[in-house]
Amino acid sequence: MTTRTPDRDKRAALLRAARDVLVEEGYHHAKIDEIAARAGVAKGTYYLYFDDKRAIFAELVDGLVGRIEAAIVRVDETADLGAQVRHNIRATIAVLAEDLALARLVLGVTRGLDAAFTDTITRLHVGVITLLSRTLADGQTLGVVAAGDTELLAAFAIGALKEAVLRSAELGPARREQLVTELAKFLEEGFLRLR
Amino acid sequence: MTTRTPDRDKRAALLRAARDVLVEEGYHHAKIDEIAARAGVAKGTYYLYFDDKRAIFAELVDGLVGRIEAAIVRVDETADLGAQVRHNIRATIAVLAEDLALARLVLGVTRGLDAAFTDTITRLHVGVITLLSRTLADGQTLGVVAAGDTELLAAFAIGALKEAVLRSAELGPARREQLVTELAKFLEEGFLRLR
Amino acid sequence: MTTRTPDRDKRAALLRAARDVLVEEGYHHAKIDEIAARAGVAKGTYYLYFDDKRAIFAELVDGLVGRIEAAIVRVDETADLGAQVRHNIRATIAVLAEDLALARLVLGVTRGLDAAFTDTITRLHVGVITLLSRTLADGQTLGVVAAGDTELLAAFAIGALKEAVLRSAELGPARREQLVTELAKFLEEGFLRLR
Amino acid sequence: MTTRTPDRDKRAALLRAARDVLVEEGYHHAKIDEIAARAGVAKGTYYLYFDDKRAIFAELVDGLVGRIEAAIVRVDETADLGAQVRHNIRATIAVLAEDLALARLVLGVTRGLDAAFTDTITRLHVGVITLLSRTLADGQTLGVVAAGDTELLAAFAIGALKEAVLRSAELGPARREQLVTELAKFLEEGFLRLR
DNA sequence: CATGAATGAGGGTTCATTCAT
DNA sequence: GATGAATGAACCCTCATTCAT
Repeated sequence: MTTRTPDRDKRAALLRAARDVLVEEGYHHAKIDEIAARAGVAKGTYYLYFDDKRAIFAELVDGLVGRIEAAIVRVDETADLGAQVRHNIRATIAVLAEDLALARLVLGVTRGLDAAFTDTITRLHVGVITLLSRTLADGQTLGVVAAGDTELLAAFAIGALKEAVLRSAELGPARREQLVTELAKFLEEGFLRLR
Repeated sequence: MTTRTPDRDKRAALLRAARDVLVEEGYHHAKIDEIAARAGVAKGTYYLYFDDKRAIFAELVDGLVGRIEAAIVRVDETADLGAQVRHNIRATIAVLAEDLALARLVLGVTRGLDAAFTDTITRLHVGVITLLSRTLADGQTLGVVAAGDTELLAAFAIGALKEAVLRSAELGPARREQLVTELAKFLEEGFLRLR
Repeated sequence: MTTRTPDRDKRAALLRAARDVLVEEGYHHAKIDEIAARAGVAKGTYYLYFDDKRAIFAELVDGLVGRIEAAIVRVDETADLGAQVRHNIRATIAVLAEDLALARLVLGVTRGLDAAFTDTITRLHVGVITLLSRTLADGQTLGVVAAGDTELLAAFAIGALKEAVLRSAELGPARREQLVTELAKFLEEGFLRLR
Repeated sequence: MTTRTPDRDKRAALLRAARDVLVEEGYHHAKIDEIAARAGVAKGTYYLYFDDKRAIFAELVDGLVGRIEAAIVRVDETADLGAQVRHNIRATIAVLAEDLALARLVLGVTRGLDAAFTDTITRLHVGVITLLSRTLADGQTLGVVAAGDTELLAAFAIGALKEAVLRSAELGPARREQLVTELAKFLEEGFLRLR
């Protein structure tokens, strides 16, 4: 090799540092200077690995989404559906729990504070909701999902999960399993017993 | 005695202008200059009515919360509980629908983009969740709420509502009623039918 | 008056400071900070009076061009033509001599160093050459200008004047009059005596 | 013994690339990165052949000057003087026409935009003017140049030529010959006919 | 009360230059 | 010699806040 090797480590270090700074300060108060410093590189080095400030945030978001996508299974209608639902909830929560602070950052950013992110984040949400919405439509055909507007149902499910994670002080195994159980139960039977 | 003092008008004009600018630009791109200009006052005048940039945003949030609080009824256990639940959902959605853009702004801002708001917004959420959580605990005593962690259940309910509103393209009367109906049904029986 | 008066003086001070800094440092090394400091105002104040860095330079150029335009007379064919030519040369040189350093800055900038200025400066040159070119064409009709490509002749005349000014160590009255005399003579009879 | 060393090739490639980039972007927007890339070498390699950014520009200027110097003949007073003058004008223009874009870049840069070049360029101009000025003084002794300040006359001649080349859209053979003819005529008899 | 000119800290981004490999 | 990753000084511009009038 004739030159210093391209440093995959540095990229990773920057991502890690960015996660920390972003979580601690929020996007607008996060300074490239600070990210670089924590990654142990000079400010200019940041720009060797990322085009601009927004890019590293987008990558963190994409990473989280990708990990969730990788973790959930496509529903197999011939197998135990309840188990699969619980598995997907569990898997999603597990991914979020891996880095709760980042999860909160990503889940908590929607439209409103910065037009720059509306795109990234909206795409994320629309994607997830659309995906789930279709799955629910399939479920209705199979008779395992109640009648109703699937987009709305998808929003209910996602919103319930998001808010629960967002409000969790921590997501250790016990808490996680509780969340899985209660959410699964909630999706199956609600919690109001008015009759 | 004079009629309405000019003050109240200017304050109101600033709030209205702020709402517009905030909705259009997001908090970080909203400029005091722009808010003042749209309110028809000088920039310095803003600071006669609000301490700083954050203050007007906080007031918008508080206003929304207050309107929701005013709209919902304390549950009367001797009356029709289902009707009251549906009423409260309906009333909440009605308030949010009054200014959907502002509602989305407020609902969509959680932690993450700006530490400055974490406080305001967190207080809001904690307040709502705590309130609902207590109500649910009461409900459990009355036997109208299923067993379970009431904070979690409260988060589920709030999250479902929030996400649904956040994703609604519009909230005309029809859509609103559909949301009320489906959410009420969802809270009562979930939507998964796995057995 | 209810507010601090808009400060025409500050604008003038900035222009003066910019002239100095530009002359001393050249456009690319001129710092807004420095211009503001010399004008005795804060950096931000600069942007109250000028849109960006380039704007103040453009204004200096425009000012010089305007002063030249104001100084030269439209040729009156019924009067003494030689006197008018000498007057226009003299007037132009007088304007340039008023601020020789600025004149050099402006005359010395053509294309090449910064695309941002190509426009401003090219427009200036094209304007002057076109104007002179037309005057020369009129002159040919009157029989006071030799046959030939008028654009080329205009470029010769302008170039001769520019280069002479650009190379002048100083332009005191004596030197100025010498320049006028010699240039007028040059335009009338050249300087090569080959026959 | 090897053939041309690789060095010479790289140096030449860098010079060629620099010319292109400089002409296209102007000095301040020309990036070493771009020059190196177009030359097909690494950025660091640039610094093996040139001390800094300015150096390659200086070399381009020197090259142009050298080619002009090589092209013009020392005046031989015993031969046809008019022919020699026309030859020198023709030869100079031919060199400039070889690379009109570079010629414009060099001719168009004087003082003003960047102090860094004032030296290089001033030296160039002073050199040329001094040389021509002496030649003109000789010419006065021989009686072939009119009386007058030779430095001024030299500036007139150089300026006329410079401006004409600077404004030429192209310098094909026909245009070139026209320029030679008209400039020679201009130097011999001016163009104003006021009597 | 009202104004809006003035302030200046703050930060994203660029790019010439260096130097370990 | 050649490379290109790393550096960090430099600088323009924004905008919340202040305060003299």
